[in-house]
Amino acid sequence: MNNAKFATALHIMTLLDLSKEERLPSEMIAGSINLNPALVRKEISNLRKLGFISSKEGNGGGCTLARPSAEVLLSEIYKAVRQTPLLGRSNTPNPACLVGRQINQHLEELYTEAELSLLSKLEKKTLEEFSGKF
Amino acid sequence: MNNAKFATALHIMTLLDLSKEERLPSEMIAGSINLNPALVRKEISNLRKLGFISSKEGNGGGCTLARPSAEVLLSEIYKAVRQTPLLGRSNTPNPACLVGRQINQHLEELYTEAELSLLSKLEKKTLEEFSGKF
DNA sequence: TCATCTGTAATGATAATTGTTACAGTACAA
DNA sequence: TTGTACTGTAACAATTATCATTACAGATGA
Repeated sequence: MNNAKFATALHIMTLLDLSKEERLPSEMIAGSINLNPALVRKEISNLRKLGFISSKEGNGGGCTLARPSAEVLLSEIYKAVRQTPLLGRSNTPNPACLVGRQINQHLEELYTEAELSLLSKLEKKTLEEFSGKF
Repeated sequence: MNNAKFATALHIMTLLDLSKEERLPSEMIAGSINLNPALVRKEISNLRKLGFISSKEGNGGGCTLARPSAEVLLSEIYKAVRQTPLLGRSNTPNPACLVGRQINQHLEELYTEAELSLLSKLEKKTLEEFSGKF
C-alpha cells in the first residue's frame, strides 16, 4: 500500500455521506480531493462494483452512497482498495536453502495474522462515525 | 509498504539467528534470499545502525546478531524498515473544501490507531519464535 | 438536439523500487 | 607484505508502480 487509494476512497465516501441524497458529479469530487476526475471515476467504478456506491449517467447524473453509512465499516473500505500485502511483498528465495524454502509460507501466516489484527480495529469504525467528524 | 524490505530484513535476521555464532558473509545471505549482495548489504547497514546486527569487515568477516533473538520483537523489525504509512499515502486535498481541509488530520489519527493495533500484535512475537519454525 | 455527465481506454509522465557494477578500505593468514 | 576475502558505499541503469492527461462513445434529462 504505497498508494493513496484508501485515502481517496474514504474521501469519496465521506463526501457522498455528507451530501446526503444529492448526487455528486465526479468533477466535484475530484475538486475536493484535488485529483484527476478520471482517477476519481476509476475508484468510483471500483466502489460501485463492490456495492458501496450507485451512480447515474447523463445529465444530472453523479453518484450517491448505496448503503447507509452507519453500516459501512472502514474495514470494508480497506478491503476494497487493498492490493498488496499489508507488510509488503515477499522475495523469491532460494529453494535450495532451508530458510529460503520455507520462509514465504511463514511470512504469509504472519501477514495474515497481522492483517486480521488491523481489520479487527477497522471493523469497529463506521463511515458514519468518520464523516461525523466534519 | 509496497516493497520487500520487511521480508528481506526478517530473512536476514532469521539466517543470522540460525547460524548462531558463525559469521555470515553478505554473499551467502544474498544467495538464500535470491537478491543482489549490494542490496543485502544496504539492509544490513540499516539494521546495524539500529543495533540489531554487528558486522566485521575483512577476511573472515560477515555479520551476526547483536542481540539475543529472544529479545528481538518483530515490531522492532517492522519499525526498522517502515517507510510509508501503513494504510498508504494521503492526497493533498483542496483546502477550500470542508472535507478537504480536515481529512488529512482525521486520516492521520486513524492511521496511527491502526498501526498501533498492528504493532501490538507484532510485539507479541520474537525473532526466536519465528526462526524456531525452521 | 444540446449540454452534462458517466465509463473506459489509451497513453504519457513521474516516482518508487530493484538490479548492477565498481572500488576503496579493512582484516586475516600465509 | 602480499594475496585473498570480506564490508561499506556510491553511482548508475532497469524495471515496475503510481499518477496524470486526454479523448470519446454512450446515457440522460431539459
